[in-house]
Amino acid sequence: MDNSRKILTDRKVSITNPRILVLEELLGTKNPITVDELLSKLENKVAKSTLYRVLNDLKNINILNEFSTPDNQSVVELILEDHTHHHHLFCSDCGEIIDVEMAKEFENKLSKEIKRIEKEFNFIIEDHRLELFGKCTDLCLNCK
Amino acid sequence: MDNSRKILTDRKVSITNPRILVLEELLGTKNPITVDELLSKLENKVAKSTLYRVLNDLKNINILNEFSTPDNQSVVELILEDHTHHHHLFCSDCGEIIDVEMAKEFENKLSKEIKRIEKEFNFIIEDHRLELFGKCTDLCLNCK
DNA sequence: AACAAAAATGAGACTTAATCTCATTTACTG
DNA sequence: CAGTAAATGAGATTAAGTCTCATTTTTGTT
Ligand SMILES: [Mn+2]
Ligand SMILES: [Mn+2]
Ligand SMILES: [Zn+2]
Ligand SMILES: [Zn+2]
Repeated sequence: MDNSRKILTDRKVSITNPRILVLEELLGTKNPITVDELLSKLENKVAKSTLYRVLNDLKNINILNEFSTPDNQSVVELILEDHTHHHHLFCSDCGEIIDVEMAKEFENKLSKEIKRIEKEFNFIIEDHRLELFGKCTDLCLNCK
Repeated sequence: MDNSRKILTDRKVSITNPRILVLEELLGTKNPITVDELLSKLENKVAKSTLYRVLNDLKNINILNEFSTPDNQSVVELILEDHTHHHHLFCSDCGEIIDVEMAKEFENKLSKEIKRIEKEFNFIIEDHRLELFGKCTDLCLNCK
């Protein structure tokens, strides 16, 4: 049984063609992908309404992370077991989005600071997101 | 000369009624405000198309920060001289958005970690954004 | 394998935040 | 107080995302 089917059965979600196609696509891209790109890659294979429904299904079983680019393009990425907590780096030249793991020590400091803020504002903080904006240098393949 | 007029003249932007009205509204709210809220507060005073144009003008003179809520509502806030670098805390119960200043020491650690990442990914990082998601506790006026 | 019930899909209508157009109004300059 | 450039209002337009509903697919049961 191949990867995408297993992902679905493991989570007791029925196996359908659109779900497999979307999963294959997401498994096939190393970096996060915009929903727009996903739409055009699956054009004529999965209906737009179905794509959005499938993405929603994947969110419901907690294997899809969704966020936005600085210019509000919707972006998705699979989060499977091997995909640990990380953040994102956005290039404003080529639009590339890169997964970034911060140093363990830094994440510890962040956790502590978050605890402080929970007290200061009487909040329960459940999640955080750190986004880095900039430009890749001349080594970037996309930017040339 | 009142505050909002001064903001415009200082930046060599012509003084118009819509610009003054939008600025007054933004100056009058302590926390960031959704564009939707702004629209309804200025209903019948500023046309929708004009509101978006004015917000764009304010961005161009670098006194407006725009970001999105976790559910993709567009949010704006003035950033004047007194408004230092900070981050945001979102309550998923009442929708409140709160300005948060992280401890100086933490921001220093973050800067260092960012420098490390610049090298690792051969990037020039120009900006960052840290968002905290959670719930305000029973002390929250909005949540009751 | 055939069947029935439940679930998912495709096609396209619909919603709505944001942008665009263009005729009219307003702001600045001398 | 012109004359010119800039800004505005009203409404059309665009497009990401949602919704509807008739048809198809999946899955569990004989
Ligand atoms: Mn990622
Ligand atoms: Mn703020
Ligand atoms: Zn780049
Ligand atoms: Zn709250």
